Amino acid sequence: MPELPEVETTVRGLAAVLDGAVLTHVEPRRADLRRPIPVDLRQRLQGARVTGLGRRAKYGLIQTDRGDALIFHLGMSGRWIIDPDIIGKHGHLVLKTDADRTLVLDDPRRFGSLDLVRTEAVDAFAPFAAMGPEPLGADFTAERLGAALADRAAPIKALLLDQRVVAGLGNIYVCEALNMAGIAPWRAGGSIRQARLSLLVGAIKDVLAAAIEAGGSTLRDFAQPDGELGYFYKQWRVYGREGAACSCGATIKRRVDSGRSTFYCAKCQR
DNA sequence: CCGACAACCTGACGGC
DNA sequence: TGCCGTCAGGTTGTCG
Repeated sequence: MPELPEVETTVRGLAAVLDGAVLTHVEPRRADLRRPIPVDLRQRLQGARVTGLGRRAKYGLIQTDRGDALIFHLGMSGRWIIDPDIIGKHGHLVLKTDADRTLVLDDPRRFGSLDLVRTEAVDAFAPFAAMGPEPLGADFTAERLGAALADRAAPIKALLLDQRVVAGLGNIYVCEALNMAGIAPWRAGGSIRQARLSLLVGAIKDVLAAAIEAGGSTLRDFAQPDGELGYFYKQWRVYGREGAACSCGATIKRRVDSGRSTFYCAKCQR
């Protein structure tokens, strides 16, 4: 589920419960997700105070007063549940706070990850080191995107999913942004002119901001005892809408590239 | 260097 | 009801 807006929404929801709290109980419930969970996780986090939360691309960061950052990735199926009635069989990390709140990282497919990094070494954390700009950041511009795409023959969709080009886009928002900008997903990245790239950059920022806003509207759900997150924002123009009508009247199509579905309107996107 | 593809997992859903 | 195939929002390593 989680792309950048879902991670941002999650981090905001976690902040409401965790920021400033002391972690009175830290309990990893298995040794690995996608890769091993740090063996000293409990030792380094239990008793620490959370000093802040953040996000980089699709990763969330929980900072502590001991100088550690717990970096989580939700993979395909991960989510944080607040104050659950029961901890399910896929609840892989349990945190409790001095305000008697419980947080559970639940991830059935276990494509997610947990890492513990010293705060000063976060930028050197391997997944971050080669990342491109944050799509919502001021330094993600048409000029910078154009430089990254210059002479690239690969399809624009594949390039936008490459975290080195821009960090945090996933399949849904790439499909949506390409539709908004009127660009066919299979166009060679280097063939797209600057004016069109400006539209694309604007579309990326707009769709992400709108999704975060929609997630924000369900933040109260995040904190409810049932713990269900406010994911599943489904105001998509093309994603998941194969066979439905585009706003132009044409039929939305689906194709598969490198094993992943692409949704598009052949009339609007060229 | 580049791009296609498999692998990592479980769960949900549709067809029979 | 149950079995089977298909699909899922991500990342990483391998191979050509």
